[in-house]
Amino acid sequence: MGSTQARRAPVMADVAREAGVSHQTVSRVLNEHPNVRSETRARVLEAIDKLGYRRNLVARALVTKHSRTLGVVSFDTTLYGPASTVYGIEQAARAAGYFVSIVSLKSIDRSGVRDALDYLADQGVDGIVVVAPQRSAAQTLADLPLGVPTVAVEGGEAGDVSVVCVDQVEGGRLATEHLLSLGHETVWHVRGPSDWLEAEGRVAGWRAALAQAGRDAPEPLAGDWSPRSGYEAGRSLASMAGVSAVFVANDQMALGVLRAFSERGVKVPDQVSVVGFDDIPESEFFSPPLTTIRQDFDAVGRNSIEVLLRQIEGEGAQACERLVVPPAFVARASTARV
Amino acid sequence: MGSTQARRAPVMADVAREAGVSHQTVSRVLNEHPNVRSETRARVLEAIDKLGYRRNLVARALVTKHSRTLGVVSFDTTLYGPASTVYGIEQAARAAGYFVSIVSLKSIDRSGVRDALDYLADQGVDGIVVVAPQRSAAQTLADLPLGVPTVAVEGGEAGDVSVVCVDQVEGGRLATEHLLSLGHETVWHVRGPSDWLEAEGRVAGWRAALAQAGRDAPEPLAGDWSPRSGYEAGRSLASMAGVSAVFVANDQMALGVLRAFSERGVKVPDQVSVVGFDDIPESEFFSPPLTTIRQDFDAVGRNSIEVLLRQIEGEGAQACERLVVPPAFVARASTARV
DNA sequence: GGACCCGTTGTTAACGTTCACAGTCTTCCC
DNA sequence: GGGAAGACTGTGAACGTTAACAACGGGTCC
Repeated sequence: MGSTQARRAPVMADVAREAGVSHQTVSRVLNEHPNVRSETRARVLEAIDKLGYRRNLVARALVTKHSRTLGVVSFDTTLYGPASTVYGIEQAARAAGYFVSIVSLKSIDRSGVRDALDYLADQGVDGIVVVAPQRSAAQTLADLPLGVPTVAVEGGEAGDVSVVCVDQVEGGRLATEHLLSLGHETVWHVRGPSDWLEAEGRVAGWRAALAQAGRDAPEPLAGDWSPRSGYEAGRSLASMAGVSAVFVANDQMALGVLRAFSERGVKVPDQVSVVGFDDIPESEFFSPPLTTIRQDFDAVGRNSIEVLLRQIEGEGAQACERLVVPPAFVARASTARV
Repeated sequence: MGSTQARRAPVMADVAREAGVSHQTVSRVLNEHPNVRSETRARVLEAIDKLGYRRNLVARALVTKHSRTLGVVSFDTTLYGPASTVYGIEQAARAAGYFVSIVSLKSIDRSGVRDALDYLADQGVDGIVVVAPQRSAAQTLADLPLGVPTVAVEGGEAGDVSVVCVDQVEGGRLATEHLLSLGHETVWHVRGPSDWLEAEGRVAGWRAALAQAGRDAPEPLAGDWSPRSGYEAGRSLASMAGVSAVFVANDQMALGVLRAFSERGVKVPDQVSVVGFDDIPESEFFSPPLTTIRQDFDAVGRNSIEVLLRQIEGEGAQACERLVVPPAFVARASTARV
């Protein structure tokens, strides 16, 4: 032993020795402390370079109690919405110098969210973003004694926690008003699963717009966001009389609806107008190209990190914020005047 | 100050005092060391429970030199393929008791990948999965003096690093052979960007199948995976004579192709047969439902974690593995006999 | 009955950083 | 020239865990 042992990675003390200073001075250089003579700084930097030194962030985290890591809890990141949101979060976090540790849940039940949060807290994250579009997740979040700053994305009206979300109600309203403005007597709705806050919001917006126009709201058809459920809803709608306008709660289901209509020979938009929600990249190339409501997932991700960092860096008692991102109407070819 | 200070989180020493043992015994209980009297263990567990103690993983990582965190580098996790792969990776990693820290790149250039790897290495990850479908990324990986176990997903024939991938060539072959078997004279191809290994593989499979059948390969049309690029390729194809079968390198572009054909009044599959690649959830509900090649992203994710963990836990010089996941043919309604 | 082993527990020293404090050496002012 | 302020640097002690080793007690084997 001795001569041929693998050289272990250099530590601060090695740099200090090389540069002829104390380890503390090295630390100061690394942390950009102002009171270091520039000649000393240069010598230290040179030593760092020569030795290929890299600071050990784990040791640093131990003493500072800050890991510069943020946790993200999300549900099925395979879906376009969550995937885009997480993407935006990750970009913003990294730009701010934070790592992102992610937990992707298969199903969101109470204990699943709870476990994920514990798991992340154990890891020592400085803050957590929960993409919690479901009521149950939002509730779990509400009664959380968790000692870590947290923000919820699409988290409903949770009282104790900051929330960033898209104005779903407004989106539902925009879609419905557009259809009414084209002269449709009423608007049918294919909704998302009842546990989802986003689904509820869109339903609410749809109802509000109909009420405002003095129209009756037909019974909404239930879907689960999947193209298949949209397809089934579409088959039902195709067999019903008097359906001339449909607001579908997401673009994937809208695709299913279009497919069902196409099979039954129902022409869109000649016989029925269809509006979707999300504006996924595919929507523009559906047959026909889908009129829809765009959600700015990127902005949601960015904003949630901003809010979270304010909470982390501002420390102490912070009023919990609520930030709402507006949706945008995107006109394409799946809607027409009666 | 003084009396009302926030009680700091309990540490091992607190538990030890409470249970009347040494902190080392607490550590042994936590690490399931066999030589602890069961009565002692019970007392310790009780103390842990009473105090609500949680082990500080940062301190643990400092001394063990293992963070139980894996890094994932990916490109645009907004796309279905990468998103699904990352999802599979995350599930498998968490099941194995590892955290997942993710870096999602906007563009994959050499320095971007390099930076991401450095960034993760700094954080002290135990291993890294690089979802590197692009040639440039794969190359960066090849000449990497990185001291951390690494596996590449879709990483080409990189010599020095383990690779897990779907057999793209076989996929291209399956698609093409299917079309030939329906009696088509030849098969056109809308390919992915030339820097992508997946695109190359599919082209190669397509060429191989045509060659084997003794047919000439027409010039492939270039796309960039987006529906729009497929749409443009579709318009070109629609204006050409003698096109009866098209293999499109992914489902999103296939959607664009279908849209273009539909606009030009070209009937699918009556006049032209179309095969896609990926089997995204939407494909089944395209008009017409898309015949395609399914990639098992989940298996890719799981396998990459398995390979990585073998490398981490097996320690030392390990032959670098190469694991190929077979694609599957999915018959739907976008192809027909001539 | 002594040597030895093994199960169980405790003691002390790392791990690599930052923090708190104590120097030392200028500089500048009266 | 004395003193104080401020710039710069070093020393020692945390942070909370695991690793290494020592110590103790009781059994087994000759």
